[in-house]
Amino acid sequence: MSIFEELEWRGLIADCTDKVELQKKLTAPTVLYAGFDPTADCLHVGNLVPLIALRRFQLCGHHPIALAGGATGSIGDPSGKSQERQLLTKEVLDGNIASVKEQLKKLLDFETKTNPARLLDNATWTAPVSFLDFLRDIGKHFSVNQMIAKESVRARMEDRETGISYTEFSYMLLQAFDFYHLRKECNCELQIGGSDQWGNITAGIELTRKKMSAQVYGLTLPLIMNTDGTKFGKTAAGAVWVDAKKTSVYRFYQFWIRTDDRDAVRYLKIFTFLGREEIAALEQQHAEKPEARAAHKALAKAMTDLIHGENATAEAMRASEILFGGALEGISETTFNDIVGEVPTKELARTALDGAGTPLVEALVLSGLCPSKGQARKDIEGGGVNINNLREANAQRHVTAQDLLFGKYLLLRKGKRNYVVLTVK
RNA sequence: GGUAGGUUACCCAAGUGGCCAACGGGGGCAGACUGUAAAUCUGCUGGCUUACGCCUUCAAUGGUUCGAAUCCAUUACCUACCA
Repeated sequence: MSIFEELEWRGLIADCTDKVELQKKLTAPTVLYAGFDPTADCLHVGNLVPLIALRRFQLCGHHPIALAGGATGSIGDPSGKSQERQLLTKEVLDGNIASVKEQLKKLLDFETKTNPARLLDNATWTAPVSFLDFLRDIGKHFSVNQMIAKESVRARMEDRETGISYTEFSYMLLQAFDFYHLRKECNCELQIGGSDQWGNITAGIELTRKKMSAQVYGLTLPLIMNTDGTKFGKTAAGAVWVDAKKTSVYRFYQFWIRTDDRDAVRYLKIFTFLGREEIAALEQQHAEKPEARAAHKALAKAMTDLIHGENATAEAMRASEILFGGALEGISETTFNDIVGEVPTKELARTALDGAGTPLVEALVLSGLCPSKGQARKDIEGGGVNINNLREANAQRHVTAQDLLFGKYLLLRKGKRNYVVLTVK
């Protein structure tokens, strides 16, 4: 199966230029790139798709380039807060690129001899160009008439409330310049990106053709949406990051486990490297016995393996089994210790448990499970709070030393899946 | 620069002197049912309080009034029309 057919099967092709020619081009190793904005020092699951797609190309023998938008990122989206943008100094951007590179190493192979991945920063070739030169050499090739016809621009121009700034209007020129530059310097012939990038990609294709009479190609990936219409990758706690310091391995694993039934198989295709047969088998199991959630588990395991490694995944799985497996009775301290490392943990002074102890409501606020005592009380009265996996409906309840597991842990839960361990110091 | 209109909780949005911590919808959280699902139903959704109740909120500041989200003045921001 060719890379193109594989992407098609996985539902990863939203649009592409000259399908026939592109497929022909991809029969031989090709250099391709995808860009990302280094606006944060960390990747989240939302911007994983193009990078995983790069990996798929790499596995098929192509040469991937991950392009950090050191230049484009510094311009960014002007509708955001101006302070925010100024804070993204060169140092910050460089720092972000450096830390993101570490994360990219998990996705792309930078070491292989045949077709190593590369990480480039468009600031290196954009920053030295003077405004005047840019206008003469690049701007000259763009027709404003065509630019305002692009969907991204037109939408903003029709939205009179927001409008579009000159800076943002120019964004596509910078991205087009990247593509042209990469074609010239690295013989890069394909750009992939999210479907919102279509206009920017075609701008680059046209610029390359005009400047060097070279044909390059574009391919866009669909914007991933949950079936229920919500944005993929967002939870109540915010984005799901690939850095374990920002999103614990357990939470990362849980994020995938909790995928909507209707999305599970689709996400297996989009995100994992599982083959056609494996996914077909999982799809069948999922259809026959959805409550077993075989597809969810495979998805969660594959993704956690990919990002955090198998050992960490095993621990997250063990913690999940314990927490959702039922009663804590008969659990060994060693096993429980596994959980402690996975779920959020807060410390509690031992003296707070002396005598009458601490009101449960306070413990809930301290743990971060409830935003206020009032809310904590309502949650308890609503039956949403468990101590050591046993429901506690009494809002007057105090927690004391007697509630401790193994003399030092207190397992609090709000709702079905929000756990916090309080550790006594 | 002129004129008119607007700014209410996470978002949308009612409220035009006391019955307003503020209708309704969305979102969110929790419960029942389940499979850590979907759909459905129920409760909650400013803070403190066991409770009676108290406190802080309707862009900001000052004022009128026994009493202000509501009236007046000033300021800031947004929108529309005009220049």
